Amino acid sequence: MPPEFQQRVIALLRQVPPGRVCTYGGLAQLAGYPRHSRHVGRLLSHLPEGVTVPWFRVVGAGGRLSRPGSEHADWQRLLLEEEGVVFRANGQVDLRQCGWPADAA
DNA sequence: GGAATGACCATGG
DNA sequence: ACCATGGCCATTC
Repeated sequence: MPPEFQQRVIALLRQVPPGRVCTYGGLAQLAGYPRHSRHVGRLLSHLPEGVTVPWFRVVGAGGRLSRPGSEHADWQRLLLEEEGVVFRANGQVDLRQCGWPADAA
């Protein structure tokens, strides 16, 4: 992967306003690397030290949380709710309302 | 070089 | 709606 990829993703992530979330695939696509959703996930899981990014604003397709049950999922949900992200009854994010970019759904 | 892995996604049963 | 399968692409063993 070109180092560009990571920078792009991180840059995009920093541009996501509070109260909004984006998807792995969407993020990858915006970064200019469609079908690299897994790499976004991998990148976030191995975040370099020193870089502070709102990783919790990234969710799976359809607003699903990745790896539910794990610590980071709970933590993520709390953080998002605190920012005003609306969770549906099933525990998924309402992308139509909180998705970013607005048309990502 | 080949097999296994991953904070994924879409489709089919 | 849930589970299983296939596809995806780079990294790691």
